[in-house]
Order: sequence, then C-alpha cells, then structure tokens
Amino acid sequence: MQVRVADDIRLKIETGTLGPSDQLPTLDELAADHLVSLAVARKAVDLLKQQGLVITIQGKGTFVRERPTARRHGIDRYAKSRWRSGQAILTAEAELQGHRAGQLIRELAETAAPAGVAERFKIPVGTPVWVRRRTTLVDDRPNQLADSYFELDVVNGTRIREDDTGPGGSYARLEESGFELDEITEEWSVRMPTGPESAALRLPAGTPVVDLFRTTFDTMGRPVEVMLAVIAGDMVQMSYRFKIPD
Amino acid sequence: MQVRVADDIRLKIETGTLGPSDQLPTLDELAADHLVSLAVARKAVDLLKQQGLVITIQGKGTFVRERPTARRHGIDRYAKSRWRSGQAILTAEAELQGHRAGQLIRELAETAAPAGVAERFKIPVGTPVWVRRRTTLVDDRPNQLADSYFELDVVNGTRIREDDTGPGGSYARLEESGFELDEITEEWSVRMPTGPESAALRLPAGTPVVDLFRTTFDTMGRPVEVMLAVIAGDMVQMSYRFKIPD
DNA sequence: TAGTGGTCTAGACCACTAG
DNA sequence: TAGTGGTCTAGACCACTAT
Repeated sequence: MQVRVADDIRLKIETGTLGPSDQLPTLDELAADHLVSLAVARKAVDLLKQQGLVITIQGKGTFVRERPTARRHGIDRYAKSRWRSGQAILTAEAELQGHRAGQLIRELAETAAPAGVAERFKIPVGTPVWVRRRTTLVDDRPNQLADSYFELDVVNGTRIREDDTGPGGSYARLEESGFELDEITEEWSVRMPTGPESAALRLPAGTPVVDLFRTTFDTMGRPVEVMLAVIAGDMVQMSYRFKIPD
Repeated sequence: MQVRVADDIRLKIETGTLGPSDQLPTLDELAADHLVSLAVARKAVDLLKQQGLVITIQGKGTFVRERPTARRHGIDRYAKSRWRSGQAILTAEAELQGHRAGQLIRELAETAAPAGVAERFKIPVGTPVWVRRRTTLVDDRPNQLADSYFELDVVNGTRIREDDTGPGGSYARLEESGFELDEITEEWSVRMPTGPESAALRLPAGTPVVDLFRTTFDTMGRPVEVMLAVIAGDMVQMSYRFKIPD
C-alpha cells in the first residue's frame, strides 16, 4: 500500500497536478483518502523524500521539491585569463551564471596526507602537507566542502597559507612562485552523504553528493595542487568537451 | 534512539569491527541490545541502507555492503584505434579493467525527439529520430540504461538500425557513412533513481544514479549521435584530463 | 519448520509553525 | 492553541531463506 500511495502522489507531481513548492495533503488526509494507517501514509512520503521529489518541514507540511537550477561546471572556469586578471575561479564561475559566490575557511593547517591525496602527489601516505579547507557558498547556500592540498615546499612563504590568498586566488600565487600551470585532471564518483556532510551542506533528504578529485599539474608534469571536494549533488552539473583520441 | 542505534552500527563498520559482507545482528537482537522496539531497530537499519552502508536480504539478514570496484571511465575509451579495429567501446572499456561486458537491446525504433535530445541536435522537439535503447551489463549486472539517438538521415540504410551493429559498433558504421568523428561532449548530473530505474538497474537502496548526455560531433561540427544514459552510481568513476584554457 | 526481514495497524507523545 | 510532521511502542501477519 505504501507504494500505491507513493505512486499516486508521484503521478500527481509528474503530470503537474502538483507543481513545485505546492503543499501535499497532510499525512492524516493521505491516510484517510487512501484508507491506510497514518504510518503507511508517512512511509509513502518517506519514499518520495528518498527519491528527492518532496521535502517535509516539521510543523508546516510536505511540499513538492523545487529543482534548484544546477550550476554548470565547464572547463572554461579554469581559463588562465580569469585568474590572471585577479578573479578567483569560484567567483568567476558563479558570476557567469548570475549567482553570488562566497566561501568560509574551515581550516588552514599542516596535516598528514591522506591516501587519495598522497597517491596523486606520488608521495608516501602521512607525509606532512598543507591543507586549506573551505566551504563554498552559492547564494548563501553551502554547496561544496573543498579541501585543497599542497606540498609544503610549494606553499611555504606564499599567501596560499593565509586566509585571503589575494587577487586571482591560489592559482595566481602558484604562478607567481614559478609554477606554470598546464593541465588538470578531474576524477569523480557519486555516493550518499554521511550524517555530518548532510548537515554541513544542508542537504535535503534524497540528495547524493559528488566526490571530486582535482589535480593541477604544471608544465613539468608535477602535481602542484590536489583538491578533494564533496559537492551537493542537487547543485552540480558538469560538462566536458574533448577531441576523440586516436 | 534510531539515530543512536544507527551510529552505533556505523561506528562498528567504520572501525572494521564489522567488515564487508559481515552479517549484522538481527533486528530482534538490535532491538533487545539497545532496549528499543523492533520498529526503531528497523528504522536505524533503514538509515544505514539509505546511506548505502548496508543491504538487507529478506529471509537472510542484514549485511555490510561491499563497495563494488567502480569502473573508471576515461576518455581513452573513445580512442579511434579501438573501434576501427572492430572493438566496441563498451567491450574495450570493460576488458581494459578485467570485466565482462554485455548488452541487451531494449528497443530499436523511430520516436519523437525528447527535449534534451532535440536541444542537442538543434532540431525541434518531437522531430522523428531513431533510438537504440539498450541495457549494458558488466559482469552480468546491469549498469547503464543507455539510449542512443540518431537523426533519421544518418542511420537510414545502415546497420545502426539493426540489432547487431557489427564490428566496431555504431561509431565504425558512422565513419563508413562518411561522418568523420571528431569531438565529444559529456554532460552529467546526479540524482536518486525513480522506482523503475531502481528495478531495472537492480540498485541497492541508497544508490544514486548519474544522468549522462554524450554528444558526438563530426568534423563539420554536426552532432551525429546523442546518447542519454542513466548509470548506476555505485559502479561509475569518471576521469577527465584537459589543458588549462587560456 | 524456524528464523529472518517487510508491511501494516492503532495509538501515545513530542517538536515545530503559525495565527 | 490548533495543526503539522517526527519518534516510539506493542503487536499481528506476510514473504522469503535455509534446513
């Protein structure tokens, strides 16, 4: 029955009988209308929550979820001209799409390189590295937990260790230090968030996250930055364009 | 309490007290051990299922979920040398990683172009196009619902309309028809599966899916194929490498 | 047949929202 | 204060697995 009820509601949403942000019948009403117990009506709504179709707000009601306009991430956001002209990647990207970007620094510290990071730097796990942990915001909603790692000799004595990295951000500072940035590797996978991640990113139920490893190489092929980001899945859309290899 | 119980179990999993494919205590035991009702124990296990940490099998028990070895998708899978030598992309990719690939054709038909497809072909929504729907399998588990769309004049009279597209697959046939394949765009986003998708891909609870649009262009810049794939999120890992644009 | 998870009922009480 | 969703209990019965 719970599936019946859920399907009933889903149909109403998909056909537009219930539009975005519309309020669903209350649990009591759903139970009465479908001649089921309150627990079953609740279970049906839970199913829809898990599929990301509705959200519930205690004390208010159940509502059809609005699909947030996903931000498109294209590789143009890395264009050298942008950060050379003093614009941080984050800001450039958001503004291109009419959004307001922000960030909170969560931690600046020396730490032991975790496995995925060490592997990409080709150094032993546990080697001391510098980490810059931040939460990025789009229109005041947190959308990424982004941790950037650097080898110590790369950042010592630069503004990358500071709260404010200055115009153009870390990339601009790296270039000033003599690293000519050349290539980027992006590797990602998908999963459901852990409890703390759900809270930190204020994720609605039924929202997956994307794990993104971004490695930046200089012209010598040296990985100069490894970033590990956990991105809110409902706010991301990536796009890549490439030549078909021979 | 449900959260307490769930956290308790999660801790055991994360510390390795419970390893992959180990069986958890039964719901009755969990309830008794934590002095809660059966319903609460069940709710706790539900939470872990949603986070993809455990799976339940009716009649058998609850088990710590094994993380399937995600397949890495790199752009090398599109290398011309592969399909020119008669190897389909799907097969090449799987074999590179020691897996067995397969596919089931779900439908071959003329259909009206849906919005996302029409947009990428730059044709009006509803224009008749050819669609080739298939379910791809890796080691006998379905991992993608992949629908390839082609404009009619591109596929008429070719083996692309047939069940077996022949050596090298559609790409090889397109080249034979005089389309010189050149570039690909991949655009993806993430969401939770719908009910039918969950069933078709045999997704464990708490598994997201990836929506992938792949558009293949020829040297004239014409989009010759648009593929829309729904990929099981627990079996995918994508990687891209690119030069930093100027 | 015993043991496991899945669904459902009926009802108590709590937490949050809004007028 | 009334209305809403959230948590929890106690218990019945069903569906599937293994022996």
